[in-house]
Amino acid sequence: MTVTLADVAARARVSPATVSRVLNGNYPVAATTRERVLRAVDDLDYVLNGPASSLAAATSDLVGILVNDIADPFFGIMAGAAQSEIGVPGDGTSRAGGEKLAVVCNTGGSPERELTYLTLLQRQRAAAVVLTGGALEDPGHQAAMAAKLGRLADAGTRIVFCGRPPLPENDAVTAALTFDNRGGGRRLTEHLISLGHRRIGYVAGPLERTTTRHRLEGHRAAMRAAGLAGEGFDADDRLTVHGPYDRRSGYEATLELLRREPGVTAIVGANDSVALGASAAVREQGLRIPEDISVAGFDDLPFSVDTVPALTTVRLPLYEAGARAGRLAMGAETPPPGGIATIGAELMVRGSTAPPRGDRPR
Amino acid sequence: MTVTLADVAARARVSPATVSRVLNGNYPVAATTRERVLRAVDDLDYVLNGPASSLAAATSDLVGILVNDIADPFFGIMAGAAQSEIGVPGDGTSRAGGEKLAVVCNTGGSPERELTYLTLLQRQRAAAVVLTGGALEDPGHQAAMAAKLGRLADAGTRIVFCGRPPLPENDAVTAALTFDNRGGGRRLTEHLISLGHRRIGYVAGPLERTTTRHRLEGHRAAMRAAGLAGEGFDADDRLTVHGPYDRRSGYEATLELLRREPGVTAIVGANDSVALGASAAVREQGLRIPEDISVAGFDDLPFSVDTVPALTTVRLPLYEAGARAGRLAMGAETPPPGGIATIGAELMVRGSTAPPRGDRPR
DNA sequence: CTGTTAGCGCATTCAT
DNA sequence: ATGAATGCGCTAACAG
Repeated sequence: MTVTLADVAARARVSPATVSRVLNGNYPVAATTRERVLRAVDDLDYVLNGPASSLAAATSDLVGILVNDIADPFFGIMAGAAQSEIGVPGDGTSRAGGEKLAVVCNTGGSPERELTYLTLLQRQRAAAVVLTGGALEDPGHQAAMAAKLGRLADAGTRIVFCGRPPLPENDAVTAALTFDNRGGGRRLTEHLISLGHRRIGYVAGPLERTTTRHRLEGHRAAMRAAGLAGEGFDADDRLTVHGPYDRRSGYEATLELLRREPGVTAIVGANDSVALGASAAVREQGLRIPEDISVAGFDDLPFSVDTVPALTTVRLPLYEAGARAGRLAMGAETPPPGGIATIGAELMVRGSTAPPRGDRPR
Repeated sequence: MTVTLADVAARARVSPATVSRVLNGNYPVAATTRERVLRAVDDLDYVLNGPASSLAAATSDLVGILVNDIADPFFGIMAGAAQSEIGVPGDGTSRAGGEKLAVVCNTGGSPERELTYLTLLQRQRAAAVVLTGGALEDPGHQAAMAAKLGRLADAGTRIVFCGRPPLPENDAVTAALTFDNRGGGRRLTEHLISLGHRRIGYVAGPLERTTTRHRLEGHRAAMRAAGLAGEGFDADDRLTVHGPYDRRSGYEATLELLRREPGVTAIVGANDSVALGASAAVREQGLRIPEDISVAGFDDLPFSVDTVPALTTVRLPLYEAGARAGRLAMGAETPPPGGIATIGAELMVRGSTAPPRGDRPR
């Protein structure tokens, strides 16, 4: 029923071994024989049996890309970039083997699903795995991840982080590309402070995520440096609300912040989507942006330049980072020294931030 | 080195077959034996060899989800929904087999990559394939797709369309969920006409895509019904500009439309991102929305409610459609009669559309 | 309910 | 440069 390599061999009047060598192209074969084999492949519409091939070779051409939220362009941009470096040179023909199948897996931010996906990829003997975005800081989960990644690495799977800080003492990871979330967060808040803002609300991401913590730490460092943060934890906490990285969280948290402290003159969102929701809430309260309240985000997603007013934010080179992660996963680029590279974050000042009321230059 | 099923069998003092039965759970096994086997699995950190298993069983647990642009939430939402129905019940343990690996593949809208991905999935003996979003209308590509899908179906792969019209006379497709793009486009333009608009610019998607054509046909049908379209092709064409489904296209096309016909009072974007770019261009020309120009989009992506003013658009139930496609791919839902279901599109009237200047009720 | 047997389709020695 | 033979790790009959 289904055509096998042996069928191709018979039609090309060569041995199965020769067909295999032609398809994998990693062995000298006479040009004329190769032609004959390829014609037989086309004639028979033969498609290599991946499982059989992987079993025999003990490796597969699958590369997994894990993302926390596939509906968020933050991840989509990185995953797309990585995939374009990894997969499918794409002449559509692809009779031969050798192409990698780059494939994205959506964990939804759930640690269990993250581990499960890794197990599934391990089961497939994946050639490489790229983990994007922040990690959960729960010690139990971190230990489980380290163990799982170690086993993957032992089995020959290359492991690359993209936008995720390296695991402590884990040499399983081929390379870790990490964003300067702390520095970006600090510069953003410094910008607001330099405009004259003193009471700044912060809509943070979910608890126990590295991204959340680092961005918040940057914010607080700037506040503290300006003498604007209380000594205790409480003082900081009063103007901080945590929630998911989506517009709704920004919307609701902003209403809450405005209730807690009607005197806030600026709201910082953990990312651009949060900032968008925050903007909606601000306006719904009859306040203008930036005249009454400044709003800022993080990531500089494509839509941010088109909001009204355009959103002040911190730009992360998501596409470049994803592409580099893809090349690292392919072994097409040598890892940075120590396996770790920090990717810079650039402050983008736009129309959504301005000096607070009564504080403007005249 | 690597632990195999035989190792587990030895440790649990049963036969390999029994271990296999425990892991696949599709055969009666004594509870006590099962316990013993599972303990051995845990003790040894055993992970099933996917390729070997797939080879022996002649099926794999891979499900592919093809998207045109992974950075676009339109696809991210559908893919995420499908994935959540398909994969990873996710207790993190997953010692057993049986879980499907739902995996998304980004074609970037390229027909070659679409075919290549299908070949790669065919090579993996994928259990199912979900194709999302509009299709290319090029006859050559359509024929190639029909042939490829036919071969996949023959090999037992279930095929589901989500947001894509069915192929003519192709019974390879298990089910086709298609959006009412034409109806949505028509109702949107009817809304503008009812407000009093007469000169309406249209920023369409890329040529030769079903989605582009259907939405545009809806628009033109409404125009024609109101006696607002010229007889020839030219008249329609003058106020239509084609481009990719992104903000930049919306921005540039709008500048072009404004140049061609300064008297336009409304701009319709092929999707929300295009409409966002169009809004930016309108504002940059010193025009207000909706007082001077109305703007409308399509899809109702999450950000659309937060734009200023909120975007009038057409809502597509992307999550629900994706989830249903996922269930169909799993065989967990019976296909609609004839294998085809049309999913409704709902007009969402918001602040970005209003009567044209000098035409408002007073 | 459990063990035994025989491939699944291919890559890779080793010959030639 | 090509062919023949072996086994990758597992599932699916078939017995018992």
